[in-house]
Amino acid sequence: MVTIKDVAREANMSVATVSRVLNGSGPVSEKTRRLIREVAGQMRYVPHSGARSLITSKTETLGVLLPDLYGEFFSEVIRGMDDTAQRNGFHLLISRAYADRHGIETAIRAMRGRVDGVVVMSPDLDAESLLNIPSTMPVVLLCSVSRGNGIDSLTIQNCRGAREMVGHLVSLGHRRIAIIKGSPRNYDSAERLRGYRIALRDAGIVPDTSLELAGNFTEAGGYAAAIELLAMRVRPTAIFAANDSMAIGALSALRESGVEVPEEMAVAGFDDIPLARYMDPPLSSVHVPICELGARAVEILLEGITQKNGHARKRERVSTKLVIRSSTGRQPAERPPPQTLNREMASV
Amino acid sequence: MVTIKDVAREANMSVATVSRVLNGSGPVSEKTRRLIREVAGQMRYVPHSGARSLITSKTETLGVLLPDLYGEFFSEVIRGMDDTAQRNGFHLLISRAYADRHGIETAIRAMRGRVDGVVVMSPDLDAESLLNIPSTMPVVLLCSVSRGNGIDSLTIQNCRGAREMVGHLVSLGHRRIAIIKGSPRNYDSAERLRGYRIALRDAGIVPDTSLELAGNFTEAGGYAAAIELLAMRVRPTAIFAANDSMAIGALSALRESGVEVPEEMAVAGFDDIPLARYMDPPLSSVHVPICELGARAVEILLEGITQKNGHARKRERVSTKLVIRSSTGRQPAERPPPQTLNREMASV
DNA sequence: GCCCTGTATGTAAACGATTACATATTTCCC
DNA sequence: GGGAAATATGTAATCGTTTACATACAGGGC
Repeated sequence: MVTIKDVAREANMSVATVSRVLNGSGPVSEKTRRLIREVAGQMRYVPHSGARSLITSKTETLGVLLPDLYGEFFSEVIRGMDDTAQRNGFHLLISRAYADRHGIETAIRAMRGRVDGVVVMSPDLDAESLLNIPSTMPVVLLCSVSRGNGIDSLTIQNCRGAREMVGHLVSLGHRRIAIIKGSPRNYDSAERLRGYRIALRDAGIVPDTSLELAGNFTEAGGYAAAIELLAMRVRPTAIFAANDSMAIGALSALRESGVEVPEEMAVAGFDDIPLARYMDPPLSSVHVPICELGARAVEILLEGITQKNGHARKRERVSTKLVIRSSTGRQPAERPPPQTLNREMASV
Repeated sequence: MVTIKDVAREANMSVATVSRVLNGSGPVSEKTRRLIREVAGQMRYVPHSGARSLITSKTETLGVLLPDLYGEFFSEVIRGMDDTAQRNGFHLLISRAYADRHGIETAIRAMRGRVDGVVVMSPDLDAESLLNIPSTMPVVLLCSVSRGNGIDSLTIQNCRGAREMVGHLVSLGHRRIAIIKGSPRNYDSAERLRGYRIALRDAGIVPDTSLELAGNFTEAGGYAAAIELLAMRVRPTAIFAANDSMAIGALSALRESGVEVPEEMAVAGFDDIPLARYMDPPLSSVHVPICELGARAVEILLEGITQKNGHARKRERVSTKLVIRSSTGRQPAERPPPQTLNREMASV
């Protein structure tokens, strides 16, 4: 590999001058500039970023720690992150890690010296466990919060979103509204449940804990919960699932039992995954702007990196949007024109 | 930040000894070993990977260059890569880049000194343009090949997959089979078209270029192409779309025109995206093992990195699998049990 | 007691860049 | 023309590691 020394020797200049030309720092005569550019180009010299970051102590790379995510969420959040990172001249070092305390700490250690900061997504973590994240570098928590130490965090407006959706069900006349909860110990899950309860309270509906069913964010979980609901003496008239996967599972169960949706039972989800609009009937959901979530996380992290001095601890939320389709009630059939059915699925 | 020097000073030892303890290299007395371990732990010392890789000239990081992919493909291919990379102690540096010559070269340059090798996915590139990728480090081409220089490549068995699917249509009695082609200048697209033609030739069907419609891998493209097919004097009886998105677009067009699928028109896609089984009717497709694609790409790259000496140039394909559902003909209704409808969509 | 061998440790030179400081050269004003 | 100021270039320290080589000390065979 050709180094800056090789270029210097070839051009009969010192490494300092070569460095100055290549970085546009310091004064260099026009003649030398041209010469060195020429030689460097000829020799196909490419600066060694590792060496550079050792001395500048900037890697221009951001670490991203993600749990084992599937599908759309993963790709969209990374898209948002990468866009923002690239626009600021940063790279992304991505690592999937077990979302437990040890996994995260190990992963962060492994990143020391390779990144300038990390976005950590650990939805299944207790706020407790995050207290001691080694704060040797800027960290932004995604979809969870940490109390105590001043770690920035960015979350979804889970509570508000859930509240709006349940409020919508109420406005349609529903009084017995069940919820299929998400994974226990999950931040998003807890917040969505909270929103559900607030909405009921707002409507003056007395809470009925038998309508709060356990779930785990999977279709199978939604299916099982729906079966359970159908077996109740007095069935609810609406189901709010804490995410779309469970709502889809519930829809399967209802269809198999011959229950009409939304006539006999309204169903709503959360996330607005692409599949939602393809369900039969199309699923009402709470839209989460995933791409923006990633983008904003990186923005916050970059702020933390550049203004490392006075940087007030941040806690932000990205806002959600209600998407009402037919699974919650009579709606003008949303029949998307094919041009916008879904974004291009590249190549394969 | 605490460095190895700090640890050495604190433990009253030389940096060399500290390094030996931490890396388990060279002989160290049991007493010193314990002492240094203790001190390092106490001081929360974490080695600086950047500095280490400067001297060892190993970064233990792999670059991944991807075009602007959406959804499942993106996440699955990265999952496969990350699994394999982690199992071998490597990290992933991911970058989305314009898939043109300049974009790729720039991105690869930017990675010099940060990675030990790169996986480049550039389906829309001419083989031509890839000839001059700076071979300063090991490269594996994903979903495209380069002739001439010895760059490893891993592709999908596009041709065989297409041939099998079209063969299946033939076996159902179809003789007028249309194809909606993928993006022009795309490798996968070209190979799938080739498979289609071979299958027709195998069946002794005279080719009819009016049945080869332009497409671009989008739903809108599939929709438009289907409209065109419906307007033909003699309609085909089956449509093979070069990917599922276009097949889905075509299904919309057919439904709007009141054409029965599969009775009046059979439809098949390629890729087997998760949506495929949710279509009405469920879409027959050619399954692509995306995760394995990523995993194998990393394996090949790692081989290229470790055995940099005698390393025969590799050209591999991952094999596809025919998935027949009802869009191509009477099938026992595939009604997946809810447990396996779809993989868990984590959290959000 | 001497030499040899082996074990334990230290010293210092890399790796490939950036940059403060020093030095050489030019410009230009009076 | 002399010196200050500005411009152009070079020297060498530095970042945080690893590692070849040197050194010190112990034990063992004679």
